[in-house]
Amino acid sequence: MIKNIVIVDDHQLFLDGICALFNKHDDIKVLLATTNIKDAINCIDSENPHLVITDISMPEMSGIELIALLKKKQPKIKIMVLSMFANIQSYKDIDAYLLKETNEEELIFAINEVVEKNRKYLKIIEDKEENIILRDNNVLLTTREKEIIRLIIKEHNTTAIAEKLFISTHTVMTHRKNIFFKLEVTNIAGLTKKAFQLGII
Amino acid sequence: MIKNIVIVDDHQLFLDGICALFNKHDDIKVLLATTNIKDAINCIDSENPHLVITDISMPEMSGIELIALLKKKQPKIKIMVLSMFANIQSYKDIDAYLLKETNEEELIFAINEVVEKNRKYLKIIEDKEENIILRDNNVLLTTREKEIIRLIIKEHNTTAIAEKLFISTHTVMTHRKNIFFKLEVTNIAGLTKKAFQLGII
DNA sequence: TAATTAATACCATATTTGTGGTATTTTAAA
DNA sequence: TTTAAAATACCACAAATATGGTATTAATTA
Repeated sequence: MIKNIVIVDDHQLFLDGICALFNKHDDIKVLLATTNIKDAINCIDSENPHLVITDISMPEMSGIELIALLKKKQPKIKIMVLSMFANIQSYKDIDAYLLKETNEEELIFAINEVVEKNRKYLKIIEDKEENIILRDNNVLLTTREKEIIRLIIKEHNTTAIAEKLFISTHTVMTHRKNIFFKLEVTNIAGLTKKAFQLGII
Repeated sequence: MIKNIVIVDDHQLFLDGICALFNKHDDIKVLLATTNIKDAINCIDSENPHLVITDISMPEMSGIELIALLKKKQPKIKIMVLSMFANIQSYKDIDAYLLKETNEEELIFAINEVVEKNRKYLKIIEDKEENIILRDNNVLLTTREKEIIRLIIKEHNTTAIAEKLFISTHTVMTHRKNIFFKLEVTNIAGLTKKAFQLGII
């Protein structure tokens, strides 16, 4: 069985590499490997691939949003996430989850598991010390919250953010509280980490 | 001219990909592509490659430390950094600096520039908004400082860190101050970002 | 051995954060 | 159009951070 794959990742070199790698496998056909999410969505719509490989952290659109969108359009499509990080907030729509530390063998194995055998392959390390727990609740921040999170990470404090957005400091604090609750963090260190992992920044 | 290259990166898949990519180029010979820094150092010592490709952020040893070590041992060796981030603290020992968003063409071009033409190829985006400025001063944190930075990023507060390390909160605050000064940040958001970028965490 | 760096400790204080609420208006979706 | 979600604003207060010092004791290196 030939598996048709679309790859979306923000690193061109990663795309080049993974294409070169898949080239060696006759049963895998890369329909498109791109950094452009819109191109990817168009291709997925028209070509109907078996599998989409993507990352969670991407600048334009969060991987989570992309996945939700794709699964909504084509529920049968398989999604593989190749991420830098070992924790995800929502694995609802994800069929395979691998770290970028993975190797060729595991990658090919996971593709077969997901596409041919209709199984899931989720490689997630539950880090007890950091208390990273998987949850099935979608962490979807509002646009305003993302705006604020970006400013926090740019080392702006509450008053600076309030001035920049022409809103009250109280409002900023409220958003902050909501963000903290949604991302399950208790301070800015945790927030910054999560933002990195989710590709918000 | 055949260029002998050693690649060190913490992502196996990246290594696989880049090897597959270099395979197409007859003038490039990958002596070793590994996630293990010690193996890399051994190979570099014995094989004397033209170029070492590495990342700044790696778990075991910081890329900066690795580069400093290599250049000390073999001053003639060329160093290419392939990083996720567009800012570096020290470019003293680095001959080429590319983002992982780069493509095959640029990568090959940069290798030729550095190895054959003895030039530098530093692709650094100076982000004015974030005020990222290149500096030639080595940012080298002490082991204690690194210990503390890791705890801060794990969302520990000053008292918790003091208790964990059996030292006074004052001491923790002093380390904190020194870290902030060295990394040129003003709060934990900046600290966390820098730690990510430098691969401390 | 002299000099330097690393690690430690302490003080003071203004500013900022984090946490606990409540509540209104605007926007978007069902 | 009714309902729900998003964005807004306000209050209070303890806890923690950031910033400005000074200073002593290892440990390491020139």
